[in-house]
Amino acid sequence: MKEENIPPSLSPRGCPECGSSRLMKDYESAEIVCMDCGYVVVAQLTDQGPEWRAFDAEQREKRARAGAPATFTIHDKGLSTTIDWHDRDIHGQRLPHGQKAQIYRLRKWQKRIRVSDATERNLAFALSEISKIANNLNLPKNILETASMIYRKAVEEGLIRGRSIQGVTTAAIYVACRQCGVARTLEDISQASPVSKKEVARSYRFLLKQLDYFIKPVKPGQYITKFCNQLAMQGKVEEIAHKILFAATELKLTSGRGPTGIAAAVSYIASVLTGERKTQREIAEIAQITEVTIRNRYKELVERLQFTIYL
DNA sequence: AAGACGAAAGTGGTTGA
DNA sequence: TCAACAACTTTCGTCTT
Repeated sequence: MKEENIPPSLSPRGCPECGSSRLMKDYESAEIVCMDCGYVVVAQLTDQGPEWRAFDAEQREKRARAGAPATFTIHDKGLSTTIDWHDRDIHGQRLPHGQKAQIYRLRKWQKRIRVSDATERNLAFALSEISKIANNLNLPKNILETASMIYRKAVEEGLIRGRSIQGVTTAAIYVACRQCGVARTLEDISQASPVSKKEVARSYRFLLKQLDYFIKPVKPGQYITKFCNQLAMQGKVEEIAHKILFAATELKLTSGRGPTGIAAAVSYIASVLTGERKTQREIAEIAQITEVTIRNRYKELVERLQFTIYL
């Protein structure tokens, strides 16, 4: 018998008989009992814990039977059975000859069944495609999951027919990046896939429209972090860049301008202010814009802001 | 000599009739 | 479907460090 705090759903206001709040959960008899008058508050209690006991972390690990979490990146969500290729039984002994052949046939059919019809094949191909691109770009796992989910949704709505799988997969990754606030340009993403930027943009707009997604425009701040990292600049530079951006936003100098251009100009100014000077060309190259654009933004900012305050 | 600056013409995509 | 449009790019000559 052990005493535990009772969830409120089970014991509304203590004991209905004597009003005492001292209740006890008794898993042996599956009841909640009042400790003062002995009234049985709840009978037929369900034990929500595991039926086994573990005395340390290792045992808990060993006895838990839940598997890997379901994932959207495998076409059957990772829930199907895989027969391994070791040809050994549960004790690690080699299988006798006859059974080996049987297991071989089972394995073959298991593989065939896993990807059964055309939709499944499409999905399996697309999801492996998404993984490839996400790996190319070193994207975090949540982007991969999100993109896979978006693609699934597109398949469910029948949006794939008549357009290329690769176009839609690449677009799905772009949508995922935008949703999760990961700063990647269309350019970045189309370079890591066999699809042209134009095609990705088209599929992207299509997905947004059909799936009713609303995505906020990218903020320049997201790119500042990226640029400063790629330029190997100190945290101080990034900090100042963000401050300048904040001031520029207040003065409405950022609206209607490309976010990469703003971020690049702000990073440039910050690099000059801190003495960790980078050339316009260096930054332009990383930001995938021209020096001229940096100069134009830079000029607008210098005209309206006073920079001495940031140092 | 490299980098910064700026003028002028060109480009690709969006918007609204 | 087409022209107008804004943002950005390309190109190139000049100035600055």
